[in-house]
Amino acid sequence: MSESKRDILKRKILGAAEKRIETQGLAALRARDVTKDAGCALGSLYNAFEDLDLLILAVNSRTLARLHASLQSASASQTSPKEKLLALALAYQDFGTENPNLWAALFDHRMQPGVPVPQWHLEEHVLLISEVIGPLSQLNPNLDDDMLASRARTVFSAVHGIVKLSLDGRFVALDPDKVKAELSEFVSQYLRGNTSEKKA
Amino acid sequence: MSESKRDILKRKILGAAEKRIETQGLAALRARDVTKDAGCALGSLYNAFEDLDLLILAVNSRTLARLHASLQSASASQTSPKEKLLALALAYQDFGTENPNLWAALFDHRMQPGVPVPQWHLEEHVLLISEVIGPLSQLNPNLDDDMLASRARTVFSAVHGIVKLSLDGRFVALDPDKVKAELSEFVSQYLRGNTSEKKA
DNA sequence: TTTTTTTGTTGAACAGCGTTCAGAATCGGC
DNA sequence: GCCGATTCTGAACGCTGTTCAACAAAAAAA
Repeated sequence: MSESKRDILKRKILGAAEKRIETQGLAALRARDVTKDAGCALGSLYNAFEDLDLLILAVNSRTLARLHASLQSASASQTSPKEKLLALALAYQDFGTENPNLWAALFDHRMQPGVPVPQWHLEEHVLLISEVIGPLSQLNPNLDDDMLASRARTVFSAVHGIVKLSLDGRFVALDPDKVKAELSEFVSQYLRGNTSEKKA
Repeated sequence: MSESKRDILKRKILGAAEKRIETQGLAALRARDVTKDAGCALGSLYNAFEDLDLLILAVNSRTLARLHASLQSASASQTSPKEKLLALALAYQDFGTENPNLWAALFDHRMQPGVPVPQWHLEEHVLLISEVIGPLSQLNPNLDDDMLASRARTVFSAVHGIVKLSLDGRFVALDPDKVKAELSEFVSQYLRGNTSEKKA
């Protein structure tokens, strides 16, 4: 049993696409390059995947799983909720810095016009946010689930923006260590204002 | 004198491209559509602009000017630095919500591989951040210029991330009013932790 | 004005892209 | 070993941004 030939080819194509995106970036991904790397014909790609978009989604799915694992690990290494949130932010930046092209593909990819992102993939994105919910609910026990979800999305988005714009080099490319320091300071400042405690 | 025929055509092409991006989005922009709308031949586009990328940059340049004006107006309408920063964030979200395609084009566009974004256009982006620096320096008189610039970039990026991910609908599309409320609350929380004041 | 030179415009042609599909090759059950 | 079903293959299609030789218009020179 183990693995059908069909699945083997699918994995080879997936691996080739992942390597291409990792090394050259999503924008440089070509169906012909991927199938050449995978050692199969051009048409076989469309046998294994519906189209290029779905192949990219499969790569992004793998990246999201790795990213999620990194975040879980970072969060688990801390005890207090504030430390967890700070560790999550830094782990997010670490992952983006060390996997710039794969990470960028998560957010740069767009489906063909009119085609929605499949539900299962949206849910994989939402999983990331769920990591934020735990520590955040400890800090804000009064918030109901809806508010908590919104808040988590907002906090995640803010950290994401800081990492994304710095990695895109939109406003002059930045030394990752400086970004890390800024991110640290920013999250700390936010957390200082987040709860009613007034620790100096 | 007024305007040479060459410049008139350039403006017609620019206007056509802007309308296309505004209505259909950057990804749907086609050289043939633009020149048809502008009433000229395909090749004329490359007479007026170096290539499609430079045409898009020209559109983005106009969008940035409008966005910058909106931010300036929002900031000027407030007196205290914290109010200014809050107004800037909300104005940023307003602009993105009311010009989704043009605003998205500012950050979704990528140059051809190997070609850097021209300096003059990078500086137009940096101008946006300068709006944040004023109020921020009032809140943190102790920060030197470098730190201040970094901090402003960070704050801007955080707000940008919140607006961008909500408009992209990455994690379930959101009611703009809810985003606005979340953004408001988030910025307020950050500002509460930003200075040494401890107002309840 | 007439001639010459320069400049601007045009759209057919080109290379590269994602995607399709008829035919060849392969597989699985008998 | 046979045969229907499945998979694989790569030439071909339609669309893309970009180029460029031919043409037209304007400017300069006569």
